[in-house]
Amino acid sequence: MGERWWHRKFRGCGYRLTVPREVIFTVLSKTSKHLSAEEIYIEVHKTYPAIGLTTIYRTLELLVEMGFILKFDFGDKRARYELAEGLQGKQHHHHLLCTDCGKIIDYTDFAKEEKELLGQTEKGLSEKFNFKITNHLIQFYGLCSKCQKK
Amino acid sequence: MGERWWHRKFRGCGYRLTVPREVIFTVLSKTSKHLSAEEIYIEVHKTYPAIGLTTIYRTLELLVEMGFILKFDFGDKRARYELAEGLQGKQHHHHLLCTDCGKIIDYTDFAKEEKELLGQTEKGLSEKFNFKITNHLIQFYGLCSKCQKK
DNA sequence: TTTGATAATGATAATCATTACCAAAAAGGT
DNA sequence: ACCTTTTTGGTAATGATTATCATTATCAAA
Ligand SMILES: [Mn+2]
Ligand SMILES: [Mn+2]
Ligand SMILES: [Zn+2]
Ligand SMILES: [Zn+2]
Repeated sequence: MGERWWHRKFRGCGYRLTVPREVIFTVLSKTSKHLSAEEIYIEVHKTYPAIGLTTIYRTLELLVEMGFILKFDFGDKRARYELAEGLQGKQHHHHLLCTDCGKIIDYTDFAKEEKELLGQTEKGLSEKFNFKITNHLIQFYGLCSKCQKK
Repeated sequence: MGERWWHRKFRGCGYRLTVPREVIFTVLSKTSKHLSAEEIYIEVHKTYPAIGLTTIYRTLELLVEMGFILKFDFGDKRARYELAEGLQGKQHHHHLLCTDCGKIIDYTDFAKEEKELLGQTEKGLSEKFNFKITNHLIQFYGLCSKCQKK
């Protein structure tokens, strides 16, 4: 696990490299799911039972701040996290959420058309409202194939 | 205040018409802000100090369910509500959120281009993932004009 | 290597928005 | 006015996230 690539950025920001940070980052790196703090805690706990939930929260906040991971709210009352774009070949994407079973689908396919419209819209909004846009959130809600049959 | 138009729908659903419901609905009808449950409580409390916060929550839930109001999460840890589209000339719109001061801007201007892309995207996603899309959430984050100067 | 200043951790308590409970009050048909 | 059913409002409970703070780990310097 001794990868150096992100250790450097870490040290560069004056942060110490610790076991919990290494472990939590690794968990996020190896899943394609959108894990909550507690789910990460449970996973981490299997191998490192000494690491506490508080540390999970603190580390997640740090990783978000450093741009390693993204924090999402999918409406289920808890924050969920996933690796940021650029890492592990992750691409910028949006989400499709099943309001029945909670399934989350990543999609990047329509990024082309979307990106164009987004650019246009952001430009228009920036001008009209003198607003400096830095980020956007796009989510579609509905029923997944399984839940449509119920 | 004796408007009958929404009273009818209310009764039609088997719900009783009560003072709290009338008052809370009226508050939402008369503001263009995106109020939280507590803010609504405070407003209501000025004229009807006997109405409790629990009733505010319950009534808001009911109004959402009946389609009179919409519930939003703007990332400030509390739900915010506004009159649904169609009522009081409200149009379907999205939001521009200042991450510094919390300012919320409604915009409907770019609805045309957006609507087109949304339709396309929703269609594509529906087909590709066999997902029945019923709703969407689009928000832009950034700095408002005032906060850019700080 | 040891040391020492400082950052990080983890157990616990505190927050705070939202819900659950339940006895009392209000609504509306008779 | 009466009766049945809803609705209400005070209070306690919930549950995710944060704050506290004594203890431990990190890492640059000696
Ligand atoms: Mn994702
Ligand atoms: Mn709005
Ligand atoms: Zn589903
Ligand atoms: Zn601002």
